[in-house]
Amino acid sequence: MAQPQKTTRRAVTLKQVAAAAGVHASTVSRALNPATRSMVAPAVVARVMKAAAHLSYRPDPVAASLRTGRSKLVGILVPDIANTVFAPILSGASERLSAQGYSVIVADVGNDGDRQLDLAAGLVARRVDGLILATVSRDDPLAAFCVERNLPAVLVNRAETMARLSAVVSDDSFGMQLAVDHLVELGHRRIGHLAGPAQHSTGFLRRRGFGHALAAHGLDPAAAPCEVAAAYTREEGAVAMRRLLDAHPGMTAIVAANDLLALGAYDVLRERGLDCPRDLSIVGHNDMPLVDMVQPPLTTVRISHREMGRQAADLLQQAIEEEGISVRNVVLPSRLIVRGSTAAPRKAAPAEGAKRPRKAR
Amino acid sequence: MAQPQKTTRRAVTLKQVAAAAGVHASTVSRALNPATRSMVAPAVVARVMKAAAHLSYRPDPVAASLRTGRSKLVGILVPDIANTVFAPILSGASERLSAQGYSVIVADVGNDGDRQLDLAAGLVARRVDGLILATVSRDDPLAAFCVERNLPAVLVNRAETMARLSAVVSDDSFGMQLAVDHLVELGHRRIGHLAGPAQHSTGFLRRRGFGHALAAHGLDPAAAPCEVAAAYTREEGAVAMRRLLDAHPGMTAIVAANDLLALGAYDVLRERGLDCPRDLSIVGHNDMPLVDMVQPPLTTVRISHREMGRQAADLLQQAIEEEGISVRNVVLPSRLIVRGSTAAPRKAAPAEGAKRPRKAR
DNA sequence: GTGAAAGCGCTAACAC
DNA sequence: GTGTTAGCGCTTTCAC
Repeated sequence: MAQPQKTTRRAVTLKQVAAAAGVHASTVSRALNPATRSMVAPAVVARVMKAAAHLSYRPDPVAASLRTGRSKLVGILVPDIANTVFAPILSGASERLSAQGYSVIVADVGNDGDRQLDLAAGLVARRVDGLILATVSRDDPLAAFCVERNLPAVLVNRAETMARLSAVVSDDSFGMQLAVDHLVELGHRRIGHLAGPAQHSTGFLRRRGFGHALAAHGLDPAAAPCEVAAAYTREEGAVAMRRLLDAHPGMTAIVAANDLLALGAYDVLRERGLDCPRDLSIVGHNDMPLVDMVQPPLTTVRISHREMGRQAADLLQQAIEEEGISVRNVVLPSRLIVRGSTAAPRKAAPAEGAKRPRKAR
Repeated sequence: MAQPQKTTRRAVTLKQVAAAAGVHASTVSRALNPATRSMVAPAVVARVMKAAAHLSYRPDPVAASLRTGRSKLVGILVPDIANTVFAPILSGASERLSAQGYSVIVADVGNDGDRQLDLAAGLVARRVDGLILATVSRDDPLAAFCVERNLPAVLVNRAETMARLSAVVSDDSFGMQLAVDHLVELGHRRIGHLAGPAQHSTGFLRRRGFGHALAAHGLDPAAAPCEVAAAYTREEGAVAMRRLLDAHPGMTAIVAANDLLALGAYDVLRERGLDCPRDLSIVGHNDMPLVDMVQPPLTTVRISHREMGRQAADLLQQAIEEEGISVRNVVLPSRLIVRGSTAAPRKAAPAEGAKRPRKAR
């Protein structure tokens, strides 16, 4: 067995660089920090830099953190890393953050509020400079936690109702409008909604947006078929879809609050021998990877999650580095991607939607 | 501008707990650390614990880290967080690690070797206790980096050729055997391989496994159609697939080195008006989410990436906590999931390349 | 079994 | 401009 030789720890300290450059440690610290460099004579700066490079000195962020209280560390809380929605958010955020010298601690915190709070507290103990939250419900203890301790934080993907923190979200209402406009244009009148959980802003706002969009076409939102899925999963989507179909056999189209729910709806259609889009048109939301390959290819509202992550990172950086930044809300536009899951309703559509379906665009 | 009121930092220190309990700070430290608790009189321990709980004391990991050199921090390097293969690995690993009190820093490091090394060095500066590497090529500088500084590290998903570090991988060879057995059993003889990049162990070993599997059925590996994709992407899969199809019109089935490549193959089939599985059977590898929903549903070799992550985490924890652990290799079994992309070859299969080549591009 | 003291590597008042 | 000094909050010898 190998010698239990301890991990070789980094050895070069400020002091050693100081000795090599013939100055005091504090001078080295000043010379190496861009913000304080101007306090030091240019000649000395040069000498110090050379010595540091020569010894391949690397500053110790832990020691610096202990001293300053800052850490160049940012925490990102997601409910589920493996969910294809959060991965690009993470990716976009960490791309930006690491370009700015921040490291990212990812916490896969699930949906349990206490656990979330716990992990957040852990990150704070680690002295993260700020938090990006992809987890919050419309009224979230985690948001309150950050507000209370005045910890820089920005919400991404989901917002909370009272806007105490900056957030980057997509335009849920607009997205639903795109979806409904598309279906109405195809000739649909009996349009149902497979809604997301109401405690998330996305579920809530998309449902409301759906109603508004219907009303804009003179359709009655109150009468529209709607079932709420218990979670944003294919399985729960299927469960809600069965209810929806049982209660409203006359529907010719549905708008799902996200792609996973739409795929759950696919499962139910298959299980009942129904054909999409012949018997029922379906619109999703998110444009996750691979939904262009399912059968039929899913018509959906595209959101750039990676861009959301990037913007959230930028907002957070500002919140960290500039004091007293005000709350800001960034709303990203979405757009409709028309594929094969939507078509004109079958001719045989009786009474209700008498209008002749137009040829799709 | 708002009052530049600083973030409320945690206030309760060891000293304060000590004062509250009427003992010295060092005693509190000993009482609170399970490893040293036995040095303190039980009564005192109780008193200290009570005081700590009462003040809701939280130890400062940064200070502890500075003092001890350890951090309860683990770095995970992935080439692409958004890739559906790595997300579950991450998820499984962080599940285990956080259960053991470790926090996870995820670095999305891309494929650039220098950048990888740089970020790894940054993590080491942050005093991570160990690294999980999902990035390595078969001969990787990153692996060398860890070995050199004797930094606990385990490889996941991909292994390096000289096994200097522990690794958790799936049984690539066995997986290919499952795929080939299945196709041969269906009656295929002219089976091609859409290979992954040879610098990754997966690409290399699956290709070799493919050859062995062929040989086991009396087929000549050297004569088998094979094209290597430049990367594990749908696009590169398509590129390689076009070459494969052009060069070997007589094939009746292909085994792809992973699902993304298989989906690229789907794209090419569609573009050429070919039908899967009627004209060509396709087998993937990984069983990514949603490949059961594409058309046709993909027959593939299932790997539990989440489990890989979990086991890598366990191995790493051992490497960190027990000195002189030897290199260990965990090979996870895979299994074939038969879906709709494989079927018996068409009866009419004529000699070599007699089949009418369809419109090539 | 407990207290005293030193110090991890750095930064920021404060001197000069 | 640069050196001196004093910690950040913790752990760990070393005394007793």
